[in-house]
Amino acid sequence: MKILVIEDDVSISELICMNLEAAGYEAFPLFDGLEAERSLGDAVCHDAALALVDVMLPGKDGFALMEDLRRAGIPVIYLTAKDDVVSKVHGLKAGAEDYMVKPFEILELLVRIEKVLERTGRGREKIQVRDVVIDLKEHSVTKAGARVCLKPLEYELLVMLAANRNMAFSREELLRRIWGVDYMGETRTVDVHIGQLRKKLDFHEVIRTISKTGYRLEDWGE
Amino acid sequence: MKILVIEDDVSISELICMNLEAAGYEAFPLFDGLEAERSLGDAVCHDAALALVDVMLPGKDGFALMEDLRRAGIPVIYLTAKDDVVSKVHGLKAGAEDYMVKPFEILELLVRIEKVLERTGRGREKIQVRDVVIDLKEHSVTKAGARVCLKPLEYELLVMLAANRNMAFSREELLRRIWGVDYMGETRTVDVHIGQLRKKLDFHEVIRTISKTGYRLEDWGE
DNA sequence: CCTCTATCACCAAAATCTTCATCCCGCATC
DNA sequence: GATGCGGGATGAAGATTTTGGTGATAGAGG
Repeated sequence: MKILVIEDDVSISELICMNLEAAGYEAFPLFDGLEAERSLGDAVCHDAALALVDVMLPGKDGFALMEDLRRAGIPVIYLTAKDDVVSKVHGLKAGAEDYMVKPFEILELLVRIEKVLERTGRGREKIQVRDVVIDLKEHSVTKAGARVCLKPLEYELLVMLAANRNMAFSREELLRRIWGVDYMGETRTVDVHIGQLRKKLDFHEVIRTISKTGYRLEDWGE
Repeated sequence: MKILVIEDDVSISELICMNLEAAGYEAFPLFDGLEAERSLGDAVCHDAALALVDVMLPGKDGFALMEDLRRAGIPVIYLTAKDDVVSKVHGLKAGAEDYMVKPFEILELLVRIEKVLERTGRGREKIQVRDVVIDLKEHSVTKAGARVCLKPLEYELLVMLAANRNMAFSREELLRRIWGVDYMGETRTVDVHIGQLRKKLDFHEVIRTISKTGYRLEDWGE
């Protein structure tokens, strides 16, 4: 899964690329508009799944690049320091999929990337953990080939944990990211759904509880 | 990991820089707004991970600098003597990541810095001491590649000591920072958990006892 | 109105924490 | 060199907190 990072600021570019790679993508940095324009013809760039584009670019600015990217069929997320509505509207009107204002949270960027990839049908279609396969397109889960019936929240929870395997989540974090930022309820609710997941998928060992903290889906001993 | 310190009061600036460096960051002091504005163009400043900015600055005030810092993609923590709500709201609205009122405790500043770096994806996600690796995202600890199972308090304690290596902590300090400010209990309790850490990680030599005082995690001879 | 889902309350079970008693070490004194 | 002392280390038991499982209830959606 290739992602173009069209950003002239080397340190920001590196920061993004590093994080993209950590998240399992292949990052492809380009540092100015003209270079990007030329590279889009190459096979290496042409099959990119997404482009992160700085609006302020030397050579050819981000908005001008839109045309080329559209022709290549690559969806765009703009990165910019301008948070004024004018740029935002301009960008989205021009066909960008999303818009992020610097300095941004990397996790938020990753989430938005996932969303865009999903929306444009380029997302990872399947996530596998042990003998469990999550098909994001079909919205279905199978264990050892057999269909497992998960309720909506259970499914969300599983995807969240499986997409960030080995990463620890606090109950609050899970509530915030699955239930919504302003959810006001017991954190113990998470326990119940974790319990369901463990039972349905036989993940008693796979989803590890971190006492006083939260949960983590482990995938070492595969 | 570079941190800009934009603060006109030389003694405060030095105090902060000294502590940042002791904590393993590279501190970069700047003493007025215009100097900061100019320097942001330089490569040295441009790849900073964070900026600590005094609101009251000669040349160009902290709020005005926000725009430049944002363009550079550098997150900001404001330092200020004003604790009035107006400034605080103004600052956070302008996009600051956090806000500290002088006089502040250095340790608190360090904690907040860690948080911001973490949040914006610039944080070190791993801390290494000898053959022990602490992965903050995974909330896991490995020694020579093998997983070590730590209880919550042990983990907290280890992170605290490892993040501030070579720094001595009194038992009271540790109780306050890990157990909570209002903890009422024996200071000897700390001993027990230190003991567990030493045993589990074979840190008998690494975590040194400072008689009549407390403990320190040493890591000189690496 | 019925069905399915999410949430919460409750208790048992597990894990974790604190305290205490004891042991050990280094040091100063005799 | 023996003895007493201040501090620190260690092990274990009891206290406390946290988690897991289940069923009742509320609420959404058809």
